[in-house]
Amino acid sequence: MLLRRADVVSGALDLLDAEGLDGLTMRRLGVALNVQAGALYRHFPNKEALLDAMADQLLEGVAEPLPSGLPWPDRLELLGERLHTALLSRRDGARVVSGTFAPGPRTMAASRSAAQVLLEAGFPPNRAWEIAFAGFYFVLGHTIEEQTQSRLPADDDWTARLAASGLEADDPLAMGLKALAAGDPGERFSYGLRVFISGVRQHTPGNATA
Amino acid sequence: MLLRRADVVSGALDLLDAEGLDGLTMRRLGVALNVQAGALYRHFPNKEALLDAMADQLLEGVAEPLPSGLPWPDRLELLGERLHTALLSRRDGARVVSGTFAPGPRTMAASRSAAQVLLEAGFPPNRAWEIAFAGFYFVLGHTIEEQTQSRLPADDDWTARLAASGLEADDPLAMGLKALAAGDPGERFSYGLRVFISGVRQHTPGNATA
DNA sequence: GTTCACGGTGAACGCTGTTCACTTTCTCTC
DNA sequence: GAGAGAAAGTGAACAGCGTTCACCGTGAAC
Repeated sequence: MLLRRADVVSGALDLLDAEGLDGLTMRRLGVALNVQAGALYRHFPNKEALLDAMADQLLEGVAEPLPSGLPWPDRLELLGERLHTALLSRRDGARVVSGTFAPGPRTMAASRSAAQVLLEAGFPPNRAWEIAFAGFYFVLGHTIEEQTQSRLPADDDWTARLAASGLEADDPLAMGLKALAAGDPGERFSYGLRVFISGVRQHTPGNATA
Repeated sequence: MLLRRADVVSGALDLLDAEGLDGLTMRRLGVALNVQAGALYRHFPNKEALLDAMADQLLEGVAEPLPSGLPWPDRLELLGERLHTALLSRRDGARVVSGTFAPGPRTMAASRSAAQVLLEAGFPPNRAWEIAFAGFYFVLGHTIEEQTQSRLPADDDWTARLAASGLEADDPLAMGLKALAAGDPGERFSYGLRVFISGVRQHTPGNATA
């Protein structure tokens, strides 16, 4: 039963879900696929290339056509939510995509979708790309954090760390941090995304308020 | 001449500058400090703890008191620029900070400064933290990209990749991407930061436009 | 039915982070 | 100043990593 490139990627994604990024080694992937580790190098020149392919696979669907008739800020928001969902679909998905060296076709397509929306909104092409990337960074950073937190010790030592930095437990900031940790990460993400998009709308060329 | 904790951190940061994050190994650090690799474990329980300490050292000065009399959006912008500068001060600095597992005192102080500014701007404490973190993600993501690009092959294959995704070379988007790559990364960063802060200002509680 | 490229084997290489019993060096106290 | 005890360093080892290589099967195509 010979393997193909796509089988390796799909097996690697399953192993990622099971073991996490740190547990994803070529030898373990070999075991999962009933193959020696060296055989994987018939399909990918190195591990990095495999991770790039995994990242690209992860972003499948993000660049699907957007519903027409939606105002551009809403289309941007939809793209952000799609990306967020895609990254969350596999354990450590955000870290995998974040480590990508050479962006694959799906990654390019996703970025391009966002840039296209911004272009239609009136931004000059370079600004369109720039804002698209900035949004990408935000989503990636937020999701990495989200996926990291879930593997932290249950009792958050944030408060301890805050105390060490000279913050009383009844300080509004300390309580805010506690409330933040207790809240729904998905809601936090959406809020942050909307804040960012507000800023983008504010900077639309021709907007006098900017 | 025995080493202290701070000597190890400082030596590690110098080695980071010289070799980059991938070249920073315990053995090489040992050579740089005229010491066996095992000796480093008298100062840090593992490499991760050392990297955490390096990250924290990197953020020295970011949380310095802000000039009084500055409107809060400007104070936020100043914090973002300070963070950006601090991350750029060492090779792969952003990657080091990004990989931090346990935030150190300086990291906490920096986040807290931003949250404090937002609290004074009228945001509830949990939103203040959330926006502070979101801004942190943006700066981190942007700077990682910035520091990665500088080690890419000189001839950008972005255009090739775009072509592969079915984009003509004379497409406005393709030209925008080229313009973006040719532009000043520092200026791009500042623009992105201002876009984000516009969004924050827009979401100030009591702002009717939000 | 032979060919030959593609996929897989199994062992090895050099490197990594980390550990451990032991020795050296510093520093503090009497 | 002398001795005790903590702090720092040694050097070899361990297990695991990504990767390579000469060799061997298999499978589909002419």
